[in-house]
Amino acid sequence: MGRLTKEAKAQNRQNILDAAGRRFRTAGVDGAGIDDLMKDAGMTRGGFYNHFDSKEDLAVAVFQQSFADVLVVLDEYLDPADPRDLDTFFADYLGRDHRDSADGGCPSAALVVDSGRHGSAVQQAYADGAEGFLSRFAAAFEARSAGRRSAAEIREMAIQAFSEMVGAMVLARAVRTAAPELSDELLNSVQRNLQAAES
Amino acid sequence: MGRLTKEAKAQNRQNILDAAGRRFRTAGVDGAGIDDLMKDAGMTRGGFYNHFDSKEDLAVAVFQQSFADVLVVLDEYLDPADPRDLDTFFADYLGRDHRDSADGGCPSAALVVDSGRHGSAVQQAYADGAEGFLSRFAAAFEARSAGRRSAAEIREMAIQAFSEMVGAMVLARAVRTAAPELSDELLNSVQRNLQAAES
DNA sequence: TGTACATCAGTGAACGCGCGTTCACTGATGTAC
DNA sequence: TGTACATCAGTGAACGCGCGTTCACTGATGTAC
Repeated sequence: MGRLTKEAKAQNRQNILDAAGRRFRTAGVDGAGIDDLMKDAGMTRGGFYNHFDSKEDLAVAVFQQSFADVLVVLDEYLDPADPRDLDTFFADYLGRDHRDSADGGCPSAALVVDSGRHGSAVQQAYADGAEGFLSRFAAAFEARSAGRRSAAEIREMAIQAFSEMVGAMVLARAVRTAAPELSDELLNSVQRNLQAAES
Repeated sequence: MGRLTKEAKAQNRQNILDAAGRRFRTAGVDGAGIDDLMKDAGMTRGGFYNHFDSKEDLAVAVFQQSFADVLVVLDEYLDPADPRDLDTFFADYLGRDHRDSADGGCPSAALVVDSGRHGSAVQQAYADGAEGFLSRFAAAFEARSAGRRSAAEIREMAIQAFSEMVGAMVLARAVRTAAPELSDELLNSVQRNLQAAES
């Protein structure tokens, strides 16, 4: 112990953010305790307040970072130089791996209800992240439509795809252990529909 | 006080269920305290355990009752004798009133994340309720398709509509105060898509 | 039908527990000279 | 470059608080005769 270098402090802050991201997704913001996530980050509880003013402050940072991370991944799928595209993205997003690894997945689905139940800064971070998804989906649909659709149509397609994708994921997780066949069916049906809707 | 009649006890149990239904939807199962909901029901905390073994036991009862109630409402929309139908249902479901009255709305959207974060009995109640929605949607789509579609296609349509409807509602609630225009846009776009998809 | 007693629903204080947050302390890092 | 001191990140005990749950008590209801 004793005073740490700036680099060590920054690393600790990142460790807290990562641990919180995992626990918030699995147990919800309210269901994850600061004690537990500080242990995950390799520290004890007291140090938390050297990095964040409050748990709410942490939640805002986690929402921002989670969306920033996932949008980088989405950009990789849509990068013209590396032709993995929306079809592949939907297949991976609506895959069982993503459903079952709730602690590392997309914040759009894992944190959607926590957003509405928390303060305005948290909600703003969620809304910004959602717009990030929508603008990327719209760009991808636009590229495929080759000018055949209006901007309004493209925007609606993006909203519909995003809603269906997030809905299928939260539903698939909600029934995963009690009705595993239904859970798989939700993912498969919606994946088929999204891939068909693009053309 | 003193011992109550069987009718009075049954009424108290119902009052607890109703209060819990409202608070669970707004704050989540974990976020709603037994003290508060017993006050809502007009009693003090001690009486709770004359009606339920535990909070988890209450959660199961609330999930079951909430889905039973909403499926009755859905059946009214689809009743051939009273020709309100799926179009009207989607319009009401995806309306601002439903989004803003989170404490009385559909459990499919309000409780979807709580389902995955709780025990298997809660999840089973959610899964049963979800199947109730899907079978009614399928019947309505089947009636409209006039035999032009296979049972598998009908089932997929029901799953896609349900996913999109639930996704739009949780998203609209997640961004309601931070991005009200986006919230409205989500509801409107998805409503248009669901009504178009029926034909 | 009337009486005596057992049953049990609601009360409210109390339980242990974990939560978010605070704080005096330690000691290595950063800084001034 | 070396020394003296101020800074501050992490520690772990402690805070007040609200949680889910328990329990002794009260007294009206239900029941046996």
